Amino acid sequence: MDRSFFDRKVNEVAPELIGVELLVNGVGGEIVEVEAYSPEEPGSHSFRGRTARNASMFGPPGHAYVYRSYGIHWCLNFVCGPGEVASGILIRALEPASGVDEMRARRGLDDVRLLCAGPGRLCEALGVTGVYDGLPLDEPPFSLRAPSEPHAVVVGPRIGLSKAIDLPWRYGRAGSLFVSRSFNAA
DNA sequence: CAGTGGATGCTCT
DNA sequence: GAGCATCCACTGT
Repeated sequence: MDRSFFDRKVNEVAPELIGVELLVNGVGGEIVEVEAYSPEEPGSHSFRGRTARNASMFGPPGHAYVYRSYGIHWCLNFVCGPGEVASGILIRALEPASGVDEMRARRGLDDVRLLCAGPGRLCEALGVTGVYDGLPLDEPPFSLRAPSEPHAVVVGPRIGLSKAIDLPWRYGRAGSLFVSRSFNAA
């Protein structure tokens, strides 16, 4: 999957990420949950302009934006466009498929359903840290592959925000048991 | 199950 | 000094 795939608006790209295979150094699985963020909306890190932390978000599409969350976890985003417009997509959950034992070891947990069900869990399972911030998505250690057939997508409000909580910018694979939270009752 | 609170570090006011 | 794009353990049903 070429980095030009991401050179479009977040809410166009985000639903198309559902079902995409994401591997980091060969470990990962199928994306089942994402959230869109864009600079004109106060839920986004880029809403208040460029800073040292969010610099990657202001860079070219098709690159990673990795930041630390609550002092403890890492979270992975894909920078989108069109052009350098400081928008991105948070990868929130995967259905584990490749390197499951390595993910279990990193997470210290057996239950496959909980290995990548949440942005912080996913980064721990895939070994994503701040050193990946700004790296292109179409080169190692990343590997992205589109699904053979598009999947049914469900939509809902984003999770864990105190601002812009009503925007339905969370996308998930319909019926997936590997999402971080159910999409019931918008 | 649902709800609560602590851990923990960095960014921005 | 406040506030997090989170997770886990613990409480009480």
